[in-house]
Amino acid sequence: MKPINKAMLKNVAQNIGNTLHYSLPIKWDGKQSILEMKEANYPQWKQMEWIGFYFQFLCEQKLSGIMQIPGPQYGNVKFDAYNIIPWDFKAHAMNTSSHQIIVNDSMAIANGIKDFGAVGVILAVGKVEYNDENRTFQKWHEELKGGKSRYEIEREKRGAWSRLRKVSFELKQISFIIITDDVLEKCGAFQRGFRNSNGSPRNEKVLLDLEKLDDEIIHYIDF
DNA sequence: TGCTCCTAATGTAGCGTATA
DNA sequence: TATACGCTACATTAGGAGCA
Repeated sequence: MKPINKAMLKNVAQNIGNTLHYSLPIKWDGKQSILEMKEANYPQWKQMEWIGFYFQFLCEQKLSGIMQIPGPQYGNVKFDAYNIIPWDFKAHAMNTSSHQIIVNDSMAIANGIKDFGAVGVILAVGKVEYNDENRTFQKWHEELKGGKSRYEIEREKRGAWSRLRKVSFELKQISFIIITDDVLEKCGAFQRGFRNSNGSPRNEKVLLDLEKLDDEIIHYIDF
């Protein structure tokens, strides 16, 4: 396994952090963000979890000069970016009961650690607003997409419930988390042996518990 | 001891794109 | 077209604390 140079990693994180600090918007409006992704022909603009994809979209725009985008690929799993180590961009709502975040496929992370000594997560944490009880935001998004998707039509046939959409996100902090073998031991795994929405089994993913992390957060910036 | 309530942990689902 | 995976929330379950 390749040894990691923590000081160098910290430098990289600070560099990325400075770029994001001065270029990222703090208030993300759902409609505006989705329109922005659509206009840029970003393929994920139709996704209901727009916050995660919008953060990725912004990082790809702002960090293309200082990171290699996308990062290395292991099998079908691709890291979002690379600079010394592979990095993944994540967005997490702070106003939820859970302090756990689901990262990439376990095998891909283990391979990344083996090849580069560690893998990193750039985590945007913020306050989310859900006040879409009337589903106006959902209806707007559905119209923009050109009507109901096949998946949604099938869901209605099954009588399954539809998730509440998030309408806005207020960025509060960005943390830089380093995952090594020790972290994998400390944290659990997610979706071990579970199934996809189509019934096929899912590969195991790494689950990070923010409350168990300390030394692993090498840098953070507040907004 | 048994019940209730609260919190944390775990398991499942929703919804989409990419790719073979 | 089927399958795999990315993104995450939320329902359910388990376990601990407090009280009668």
